[in-house]
Order: sequence, then structure tokens, then C-alpha cells
Amino acid sequence: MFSHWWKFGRDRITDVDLFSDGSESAAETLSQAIRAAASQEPDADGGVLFGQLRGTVVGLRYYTGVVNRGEMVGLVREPHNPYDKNAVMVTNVLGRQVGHIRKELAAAMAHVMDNDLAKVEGVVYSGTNNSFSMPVTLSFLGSEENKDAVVKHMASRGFRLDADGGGAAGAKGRSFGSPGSSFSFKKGMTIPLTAEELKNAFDNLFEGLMQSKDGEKEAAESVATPLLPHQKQALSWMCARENKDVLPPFWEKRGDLYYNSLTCFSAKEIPERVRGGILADDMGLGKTLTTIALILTNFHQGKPLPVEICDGPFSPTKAKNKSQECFKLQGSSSAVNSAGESSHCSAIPKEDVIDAADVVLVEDEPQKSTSKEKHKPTKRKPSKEGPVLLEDLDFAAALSCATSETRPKKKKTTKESKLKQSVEMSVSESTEDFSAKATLIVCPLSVLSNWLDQFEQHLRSNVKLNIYLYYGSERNRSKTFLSSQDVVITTYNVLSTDFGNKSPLHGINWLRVVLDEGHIIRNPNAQMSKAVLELRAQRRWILSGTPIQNSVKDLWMLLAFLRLKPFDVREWWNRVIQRPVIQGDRAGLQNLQNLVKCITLRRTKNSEVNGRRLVSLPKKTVYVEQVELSPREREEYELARNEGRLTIGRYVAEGSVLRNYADVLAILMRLRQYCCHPDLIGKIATDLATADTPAELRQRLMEKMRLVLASGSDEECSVCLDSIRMPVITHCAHVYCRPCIAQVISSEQKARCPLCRSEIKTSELVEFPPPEEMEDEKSVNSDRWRASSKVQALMGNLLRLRSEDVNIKCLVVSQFTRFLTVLQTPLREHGFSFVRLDGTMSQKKRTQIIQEFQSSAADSPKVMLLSLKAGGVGLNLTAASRVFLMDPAWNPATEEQCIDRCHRLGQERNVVVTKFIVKDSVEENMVKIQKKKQDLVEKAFGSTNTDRKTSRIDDIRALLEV
DNA sequence: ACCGCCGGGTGCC
DNA sequence: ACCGCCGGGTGCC
Repeated sequence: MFSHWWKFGRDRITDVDLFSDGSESAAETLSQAIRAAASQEPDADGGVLFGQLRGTVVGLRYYTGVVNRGEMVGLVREPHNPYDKNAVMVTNVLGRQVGHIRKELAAAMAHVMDNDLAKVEGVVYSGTNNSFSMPVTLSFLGSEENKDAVVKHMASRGFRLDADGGGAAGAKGRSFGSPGSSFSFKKGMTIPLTAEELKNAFDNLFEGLMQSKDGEKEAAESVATPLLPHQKQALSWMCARENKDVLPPFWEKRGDLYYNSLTCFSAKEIPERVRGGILADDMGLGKTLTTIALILTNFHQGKPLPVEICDGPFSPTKAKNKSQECFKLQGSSSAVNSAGESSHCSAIPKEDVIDAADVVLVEDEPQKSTSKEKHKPTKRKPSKEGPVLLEDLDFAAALSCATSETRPKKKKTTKESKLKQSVEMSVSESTEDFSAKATLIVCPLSVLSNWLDQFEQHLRSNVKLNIYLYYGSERNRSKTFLSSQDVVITTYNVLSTDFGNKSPLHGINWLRVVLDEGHIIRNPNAQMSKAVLELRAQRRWILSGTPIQNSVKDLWMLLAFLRLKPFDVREWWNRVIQRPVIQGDRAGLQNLQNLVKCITLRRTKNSEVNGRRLVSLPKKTVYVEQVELSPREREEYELARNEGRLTIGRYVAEGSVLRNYADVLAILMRLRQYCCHPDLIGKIATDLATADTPAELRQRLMEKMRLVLASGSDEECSVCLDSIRMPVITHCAHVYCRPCIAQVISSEQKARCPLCRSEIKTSELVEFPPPEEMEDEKSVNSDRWRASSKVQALMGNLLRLRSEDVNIKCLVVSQFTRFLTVLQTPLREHGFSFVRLDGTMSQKKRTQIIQEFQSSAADSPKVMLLSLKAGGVGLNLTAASRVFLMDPAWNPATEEQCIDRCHRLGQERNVVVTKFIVKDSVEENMVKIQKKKQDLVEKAFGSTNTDRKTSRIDDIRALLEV
């Protein structure tokens, strides 16, 4: 009755159902259906070339901005220009004004630009023979649906848009505006990259970036831990990045000028150097240690950081320090050092210890800080003016339509001050700015305590470093105090909370800013990202094990933070790198690769130096342990399974599988829960159609959304293809970012869900529910506690292990926190001391639990109950050498990540992982899908829109196929 | 700008 | 003198 549900329009009834192997052809039909639906979405990248035309830039003599032959120029609407509300300003790469578009053309363009019908980009291909005007080639780009309107409008004003390239209109893989590629296009053919090539190239973007030619550098004496060879290499590279005067990528010296070969921009001043870069080593290779070594080894002029040396390793001072650090860890704000303590310390004369006076002398020498102080408020203002400025602050301020009369002036100030800044920077090439002293480390809360631990662990015990934890409500907000520290550590949250509220962190001229787990600032709209961009620093570093998560787009934020000219301005990044790469342009990809190579060092666990692995981790073995259900459990399971078949069978009959896929997930979820323990099953999600009241419907939708998110299948929004921000759920139970879906709805008269094409309305969107209340132990009835086959399998293992080695520690991991709760009972019964770590715990609690677990004391806990999603990367649980994965996850990477929490640097034992899989169940199918997903991840290149959609669709397909 | 345009001065040739 | 012509002033938007 139900078994043929995949086979639309087929006569032969085959036994294909959710719970056995899916048929490929049936799945194909489904995926095609979804693909067809998805292809109706507007193309988010809107990269169709409508045509080009030759225009004139006039008024050159009034402005100082210059352009070279072939240089790209920016076009900025100036609706508040007192002479012409249609004015379009022309700027060079630095944002300096070059001139205006001639008024007749500007009048025609204004309409197009103001209504977002097209993006207009300009390139000055040929020079001028006078100092008053010059020709410019304008390209109009946008989404197909606007093409006609734009072409007609321009024509009505007497401007004909030519599809240049002699009839080769729409040639794929062309990149417009990038002079290099246009040139090669004209010369012959630029063969666009195939998706496969692109994928490979992109995957390798961060590979092979070892800079061993830089040699190795020893850390300063104050670093106690000897560096491994690859860490010495990293240190050497980082010091070189900070100290050496190397031109940024694509800049070269041509006579007296500095020339950028990509944008064809040139300037008299040396481009602002990027002092810093991206340290993208794999997790566990010691990015933290290397960074600590950098801080201590490379102060001004390549000398080590001057530190106080105390009498002896066991001096009472150190003990006091320690206790204070612990105190601080708990959120207090007292500094490690205090004036009183220094009396206990006596400096040991040492060669590499610079007298503190050296530093004090030059402290307030440059006037730089004051001049920067002045323009600071100007720069920051635009961000306060509301959500209009969605992109890069500076760029938006300079290029977006001004909304008030005062804006154009502000823009100018910004640009000028920016320029001034770069001039100042070039001056400081010769005379280093010694006023900056402190390094600011910004990290996610979850690794904050790790930094403190690591400083403690890697510093020589007689070295006194001023570390201040800028966290907690009692934090000291004094700028003088903060800037006098050696190191200030804070979190992204604190930074963005402070931002815009007289943030002391933003008023300090930092020697160095380090972003730990820097990939988390990839969303340029986030307040956090804005806060990070506004930090003032001489040197900037990004630490990240996964510098790009999804696509080229993720990189922009990193480059913007590093202030890599000119790509810190979004437009130039888009034009020169992002669009060419997405369109498959070889030159664009080459440029991207060069760019990344210049500023990144990345080694993986598998990298080898001179034929030897960088780090040798203990062996890791993964076992799958099959669990047989007891007859009674099997009976219950089969009952639920059949119920699920019926429901899904009905959807198939109605042709509504896609619209109800949240329900499909819910059914799978129930089965997965049965596999673990019968008590995990919560309220059964009823069909939406049976909801009586709107409130009830709302409640159900929220439940569904929780399910969808909990199932781990829907981490991204199908509209923006990015991770979901401000999640909302539609009545058809698909989750999107609120702004994304709102836009979809407003752009069509009768809006349809991009995933299932059912009708949607703004008024029917339901907000993401507040985080689920943690079920406490009460919800799992402990009086009537019963075991399950899986529980028994685990307990059998634990007991055996304990009898072999009492000190062995285990991680017991489940996606269901309720399962963790269930497991507490037998653990207690058998006298295991255990701790529990899940997503609901406060950071303070977490730190405490991790410390407890990591302790080697005899009475320390031997088992940690860990919720799969708790914590995140960076968690250090090396005390455990056994991992029990109680239930399979959709995403194998999540499991890997979890295993890596103990299989990482610092692990001394071999790691044994046991995955429990219930035989003949949904879990077995999930394992198959995991494998398939792995292949998909390897095959699907995650950059172009279509490919991204395909991979996401395959994902859904895989989910449904079970 | 070695242009175009504007507007004032000028006015047979 | 309601034009043409001349030559100086001027010049983005």
C-alpha cells in the first residue's frame, strides 16, 4: 500500500521505503523536483551583464584623485549634490574623487542606480589628452529580470548599451571590470573553469602554504615550553610578517610610484602594509602557543617583550599570581600584577630584557594618536545611523546613497582621514610607533579560559606578564590601565557590547590585535564584525583552523580586518576577486590564490616537514559496536516505524512530501530516539492540519522548528545559503533567515516558499522559540527507570574498562540531552563519578566542569556526559582517551570534531572510539547517509550558487531517502 | 579648452 | 540692432 511511494507514475511496485535502501532513480526524481523548484529563485549574485557604454568623466581638474590606464573606478551616487540631484561621482580605488559623470548620462544612470536595477561599474581603459575630462567604460550588471527595463531606460535617454565583445554576449566565465581578464578575453579565449577544477582549486586555496623558507625562530627566553619545529617556523613567519617591509600582494614599485597590478591603481605613498596575517594551522598544532611566543618574542624592533623577572620559580609572588588568576577567571577584574607586588620581584639582568625606561621614553612621542583620535568619531558615526549601511563601513559611507545633507561632507572627511592614516603609516615605516604596547586577544567565550591556562603553562614561572582579562561587569574600563598591560584578553561579545558605547578597547592604539577563531566574524553585517573592524592596531592577526567555511565570500571579512588594500573595500573585493572567481575566471582564481598565499600560513595535522609529520598524535581507533534490540524494544520500534510509514505514505499520496518534510524529520527523530532509549520520546508532533486555534498552530510550528534545527539538517538558509540568522519558520515548516524570506515575500505578489513552493505570508512567519528549557531529571521518571539495550552496551564497556584501568577517562556523547539524563542513573548506581557538559550551562560552570574533568586527581570524575553540540571547537578534553558515541549524527564532521576534543595535542594515550549503532534500524541508514554525505562534500564545490543549492538539495534528498 | 557656450559690446566697408 | 560678428570670460556636478 505504501511501499511504492517513491515511484511516481510507475506500475511496478517495488519495496522501496524510508527504512530500507532508497532507490537511486526514485531519489533522483525527487531531487529533480526540488532542483526545479529552487531554480525559480532569483539569482542572488545577479551577475548578468546588460551591456556597456562609453561615458565621460568630467571635472577632473577639481579633484586630486588620479587613475591609470585600465584602472577601475568607483561610481557613487550623490543625491544631495547641490547642483544636480542626479550627480554620480567617480572615485579611484583609494576612494579619492576623480570627477563626475557628465550630467546627461548621470541623469540616466541615477534612475538605474537609485532603484537598484543594475550595478554600474566603471573602468578607464584609455587615458585622456586633456586635464578636464576622460572617457570611461561603464558596465551595467544585474539580474536578468531587470535587463529590459535598464536597456530601455538608457535607450530612452539616448544611451545604447552594447553587449561588447562582438556578439559574444553572455559568454560564460567572463569577468567584467577586471582589466586583466577582459584583456585576455579580447586577446583570445579565457576558458572558464569547470566546477570540478574550481572546487579543487578552492580546496587547495589554503593548502601548501608552508613558508619553510623563512626558517625557524627560537622563542624568547620567557617562553618555557620548547617550540616544535613547525611552531618555530610559524614564529619566524609571523615575526617576518610583522617586521619586514614587504609590499602587499599585487603592489609593485614602478619608478617613484607604487602600482597595483590588479586595479591598476598607483600612488606616491607606499601602500599601507599589512603587519600580520592569517595563521590557519589545523587545530592542535599550537596556534595559541605560537601566538604567545610571538607576543613575548617580537616587541618593538624585533626585540623580545620586556618582562619582569621574579626571584625564583617558587617565590610566594608566583603563588599569589596564580591565585589571583584563578580569581580573575571567575569573572573578577583584578589584574595579575599590582604595584605592591613588584617589590617582591627583582629584575635579573639579562641581555634580551629591555629596560622598561626604553619603552616609557617614547611612549607619547608621535602625535599620531591625537590625529587619529580626531577622526575616530567621524569614522564611527555612520554605523550608528542605522541599518542602511549594511556593508563595509568606510565603503558604504563613501559609496552609498547619502540620506542627509551632511553626509557627503562626512564621507569626505572619512576618506581624507583614511588617506592621512595611510600617509602616517608610511611615515612610520622608518620610525616605528613605540606608543603601542599591549596585545589584545579577542576570542569566543569558550576558549577564554584556555588562553589563561596556556599563558600560565607556557610562561617561565619566574616571568611576570601583565595579563588582564577584560570580562565581567567589574571590568576595568580605564584606557590608561588597559593600554599599559602586556596582554588584554576579551571576548567577541564584550567587544561588540562595548562598541558604540564609549568602548575603551576602541580608544587604544594596540600593538597587536589577535582574533582567535577568527572565522566566526565572517558575517560583515554582524555588530561583532563591525566592532572588530574598528579596532586600532599596528599589527593584526587572525587565528583560525577553518579560515573558510563555505565560500570565497567568507574571506572578505578576514581581509577587511587585516586592512589589505584595496580589498578591505567590498567593491574592489567583489569586482577583482569574488565575482571573477564565482564566474569561473582563471585569472581571478589565480589572484585569489596569490592573495591568500601572501598572508596565510597553514599546516594540517598531515603536513610533513622533511618527511616527518608535524605532530605525532597517539593512535586513534574507531570501532562500531552493533547493538541488538531486545524483543520488547523491537516490538515498540516496529510499531513506531509502521506508524511513520503510514504518515509518509499519506504525504506521498497527496504529493506533499516536500511540504511536510519537517514531519518526515520528526518521524526519523522518533525512531532514532527509540534506538537509544524509549523514554526519550517526547510529545508526538501532531499534524499541523489538526491544529484548532492559531495559538496551537503557532505552538506546533515552534516545536517543528526546534525539531528541524535539532535534527542538524538545516543549518543554512536556502535563500542566502549562509547560516541562518534570525530564524523564522514558515507554515510549511521551512526555516529561513527573517530578512531573506521577507525579501522573497515582498518581491512577489503571491510569494511561494523557495523550498516547497507553497504559499507563504509575512504574517504567518513564526519566530524562533526561546532556547528550550532544559528538561531536568524530573522529566525522566527515575522511580520507574528502565534500561535499554544501548544503555546496557555502554555500561558493559564502562565496567570492563574500569576493571582494566581505574584511571581511564571516557567521554559519553549523545545528541539527546535527555539521553544523558537517562544515563546518569546507571552511572550513579555503579559508582562512577561523572560530570555533565551540555549547551545550557553557563560559561563559568563549563570552565569549572572541564577543569574538574581534566584534573588528574584520584577522585576526579572518570566519565563526562557530553552533549554533541555543546562547547564547540577548541574544547580541550585530553584527559579522556575513550569516546562513546551513543547515537549517529547526520553530519559526520560533528562527530569528528567531537572526537578531536580528546584526540589532539596533549593526548598521551591511544584514543579508542566506540560508535553504538542499533542493528536493523534507522541508525544503520544514517551511517550510510553519512558516507554519502562525505562523498557529496568532497564532490560539491561550495562556492557557486547553483552548486551550493545542489549540495543542499542532495542533503535534503539524503534525509528523505532513509 | 588649440574647444563650445554665454553674454556684453558693437555695428558699412 | 527684433539681427550677426567679434573677442573676452569662462568652464563638473
